[in-house]
Amino acid sequence: MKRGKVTMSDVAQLAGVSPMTVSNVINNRVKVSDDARERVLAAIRESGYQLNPSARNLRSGRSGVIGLAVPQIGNAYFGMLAALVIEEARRHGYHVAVEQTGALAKGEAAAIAQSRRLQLDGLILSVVEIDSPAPLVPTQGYPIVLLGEQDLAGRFDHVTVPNEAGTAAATEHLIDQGCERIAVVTGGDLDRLTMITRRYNGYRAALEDRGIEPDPRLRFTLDALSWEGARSTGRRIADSGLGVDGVVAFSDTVAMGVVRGLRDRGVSVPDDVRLIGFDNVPESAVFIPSLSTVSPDHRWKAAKAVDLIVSRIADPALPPRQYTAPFAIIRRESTA
Amino acid sequence: MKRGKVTMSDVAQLAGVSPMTVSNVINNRVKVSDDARERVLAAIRESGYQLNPSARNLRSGRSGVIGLAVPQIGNAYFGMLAALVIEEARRHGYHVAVEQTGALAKGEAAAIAQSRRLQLDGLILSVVEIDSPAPLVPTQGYPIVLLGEQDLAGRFDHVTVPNEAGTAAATEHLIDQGCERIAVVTGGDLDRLTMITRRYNGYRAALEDRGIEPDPRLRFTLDALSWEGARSTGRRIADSGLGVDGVVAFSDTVAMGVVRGLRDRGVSVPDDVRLIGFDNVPESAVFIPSLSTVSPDHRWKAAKAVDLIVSRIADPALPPRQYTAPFAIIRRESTA
DNA sequence: TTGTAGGCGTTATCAG
DNA sequence: CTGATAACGCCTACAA
Repeated sequence: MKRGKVTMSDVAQLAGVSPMTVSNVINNRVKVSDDARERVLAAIRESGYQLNPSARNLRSGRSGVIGLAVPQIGNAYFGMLAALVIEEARRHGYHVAVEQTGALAKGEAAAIAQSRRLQLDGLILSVVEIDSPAPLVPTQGYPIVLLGEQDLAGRFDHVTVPNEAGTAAATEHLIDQGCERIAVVTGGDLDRLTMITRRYNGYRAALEDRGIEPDPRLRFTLDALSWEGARSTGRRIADSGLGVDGVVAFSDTVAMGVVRGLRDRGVSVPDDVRLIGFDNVPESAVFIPSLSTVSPDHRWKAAKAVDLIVSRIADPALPPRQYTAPFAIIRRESTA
Repeated sequence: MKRGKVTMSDVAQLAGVSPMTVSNVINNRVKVSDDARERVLAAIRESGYQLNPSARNLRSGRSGVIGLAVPQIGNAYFGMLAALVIEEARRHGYHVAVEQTGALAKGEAAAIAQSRRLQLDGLILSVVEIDSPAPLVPTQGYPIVLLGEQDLAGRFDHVTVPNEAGTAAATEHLIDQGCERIAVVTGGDLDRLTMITRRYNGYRAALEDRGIEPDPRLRFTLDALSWEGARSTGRRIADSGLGVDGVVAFSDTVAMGVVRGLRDRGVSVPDDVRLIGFDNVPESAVFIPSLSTVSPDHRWKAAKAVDLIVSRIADPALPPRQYTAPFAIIRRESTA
């Protein structure tokens, strides 16, 4: 077990074969006789050989690094996502360079430029702002995988979450818990087919499916896209006099604000109103009350995104592929 | 402006010099005539040349990647720290590979092994658990920079935070705000010279400095190292009947729990009790009330840690160096 | 001050 | 199935 810099030639010599055969064994490229393979593997073990990535990268013309652009790595959700992507990328022998977009369309576009400039082999882009394919089209030819809510018309590799199905399941969960007057908290603009629209549609579909007539008054538009906005929306729900006994929020963050707003008015979750969120961010488990939520399989998402980027780097000509993550309803105190 | 793979030779040809001269210009190594330098720089601009890091790394025997091991990248504080380290490392041409230790001594040790296995050029280790040099000694020779509270007896490169001075300044801030019965919330064990002990010492020093006799009953030991533990400690403070009008908490996380515990008893921050934390984690600004806190200069820490690791990689024989970050008292609602 | 030769470790290619 | 050769792009050492 030598220290440090053992090369393929060393291994080859030890195994009594050529360096090429060692390379072939390591990459299971062409057929190698069982005999030779055995000897090479033994020599690798014995010598403690480690492939030198720089040499491989030089040969292959790649950098061995993929980019991951997220809005804010200081946000628990994206931190967790980054950790998962890093882990999955490592399985494929890639390092991950993390960029922050600041949740700005400009930042998202800049991440792409930056990624190319740094000679990263590809980019996993967690899109939240860019909502038309236009700014991404000039990047054709550079491997990009979209990870997020925006759809972008099927032109790119894309891993998304089960917006309709997840929210429908969440709504049904509330119905199963006995709720009859289920409010929904959405963003303002339901004209475009955004993530928010999709989630709203899931809510309606579930109600109709269960034979409940959707009451338009039960749709509450967020006062502002902030924690405070969610809080004041919670107060409005409490003040509405509509007999709300269940709330579907389009994200856990919004859900927490709503809980706070309800409590401002003395309305308790889950005693008076049951409430469910979406995303299963880490805080949801420790929030008081802990939040029931729609939990897309985050690890699955990360693994799929990495698979996609790796295969696209290998073959840029592949047609665009779209995947939707599996999900589960996580039952916690807020719908108990 | 060619696309893609422009090499040094291309630039050299364009500038009418040898590749070596281009290399020398890029690295400002030896003396290059102004004339040649001009022409090379022009050629670089014109061709859009980019250095190929894989080739350089192969030559230099390095990987161009440094490790950063933190307890939990999903934690906002460490997410922010990671972002800063990544940014600073990029200035030096390094990529960062993020590891998670799970805040386990075992994980911290594993990160070192992993870092070597992945052939990272060095490791910035955010230590929270390892508290003796022993487990780190076998790594002598591998470039490691410690970033965190543990001291480890001056054997390693180390960037730390102003534990005593920061807490003293926090305590003085409360005194300046008119507080006279200032409680301190600490961890249990003040025998070893841990971060918590240092912060407690800063509190006492400030009181004595201002001629206030420390009252031992005003030291509250955390019921448990958790949000809930901090919360119940807050309730104990409210129930103590000691006339507490100020609280120094040894971290922002603890501070938030204490605020909650005080409010459980109808005690308002800052109206009834003023309170200050330590760390300036991102949530502190959005917490209600927003938290006054001791804010070590996080960017400075990141920059210094990167400087240290880069210089140590360059010269492993350097003596160990220790730095303490500058800090500021951030005044927010909780001490208004 | 500038240039030439050679090699870092790996792998594509093609001959054996 | 295996191996010799060359090349990826850069930089150390030495020569001019």
